[in-house]
Amino acid sequence: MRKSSESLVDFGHKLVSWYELHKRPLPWRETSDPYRILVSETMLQQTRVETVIPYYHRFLRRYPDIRALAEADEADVMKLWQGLGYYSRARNLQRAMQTVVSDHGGIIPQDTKQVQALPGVGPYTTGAVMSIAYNQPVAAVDGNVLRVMSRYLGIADPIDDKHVKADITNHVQTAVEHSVPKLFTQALMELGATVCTPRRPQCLVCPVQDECTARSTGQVDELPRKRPKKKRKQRVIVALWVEQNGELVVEQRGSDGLLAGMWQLPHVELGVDEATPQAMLAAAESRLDQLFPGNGIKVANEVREGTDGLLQFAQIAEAKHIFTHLEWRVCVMRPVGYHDIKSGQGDLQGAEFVPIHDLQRLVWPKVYEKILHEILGVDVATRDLVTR
DNA sequence: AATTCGGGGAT
DNA sequence: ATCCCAGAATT
Repeated sequence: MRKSSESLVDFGHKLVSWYELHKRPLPWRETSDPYRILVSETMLQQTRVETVIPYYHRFLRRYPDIRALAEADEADVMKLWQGLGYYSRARNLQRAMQTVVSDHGGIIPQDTKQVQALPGVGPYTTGAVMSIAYNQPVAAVDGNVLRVMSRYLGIADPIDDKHVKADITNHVQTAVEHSVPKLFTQALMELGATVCTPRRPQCLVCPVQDECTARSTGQVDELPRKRPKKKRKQRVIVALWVEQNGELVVEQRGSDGLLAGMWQLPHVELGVDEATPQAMLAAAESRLDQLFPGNGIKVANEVREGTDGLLQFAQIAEAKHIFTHLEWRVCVMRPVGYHDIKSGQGDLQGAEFVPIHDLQRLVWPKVYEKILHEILGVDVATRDLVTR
């Protein structure tokens, strides 16, 4: 369904009038600082407002301006991002601010192409920064906007489709050009967040209900349409708990991919169908033997073996963790009766003993937050020690 | 175009 | 369980 340019102008005016009466008081609406706008938009990518708010305050208290973030230690930035997810956002945001300092005189550029060239800044965030921070007419199309516009325009094709997104972007661009960009962009998203919601939209209080195509054709509950998504893979993580003299063996993940650079227990990853109890014990023993090759653990007097000749382990914790495209069942195994594992140790393959009291200095995925809290009673989300 | 990146809240 | 959130980068 097409809408004329004139009707889109009217659409914008109605949204802005509604917005000024009904907008929620949000922290990033109290500032016009482009840096703060960019921080909020980065945190808000695929993340709910309520989740972001405490992170937003902590982050800006620590890094109140561009230069502070640009000059910060990356591990400190990551620690402040811990728990928020999509961690490449944090690294990209810091790199972006370093670029702003080195290439743009310490000021976030007002040029659309220069903004979108910053790492971690895509089409949506570009539109958001240009319109909200600089009041420039650049369309910002996020999930809210796709939903609102697919209903308003009556678009039945899946919003995942590139052409649909381009079509919607064109309509939004026309509207923002004839409105007050900083208000229109937020108004459109606010409508999606509070009125034109995914389920049970509040059409009766919608400021554009009379012009909404889906409303007139009774399709509100069927739009937007999306392509079906494939189901998650399941993995079993057999993780090792090796604690000695108040220290724990931990390791850092690689610099690419899932949970890049974060810390974890040494482990073996198994497919869910191959994770039989015997296979899990064998995996644990194998990984332990890699960390402490040959000498150590198997010949120690205190080690007990099961009747099958395999090393005995006790499962001391289990946690399920669901990612968007992956599901982990993490089983933490402690070798039974080991003795003096640190002496005669060989190559730990990058793993290391870290004092329990220092664990909270490291950056941990949520699932290990849960595990460490369960086993040790420490809260590694912050730098405060809880109980023991 | 499809996949990979976290985590949580609502239903 | 399923959806989806103020998406971007990679393949």
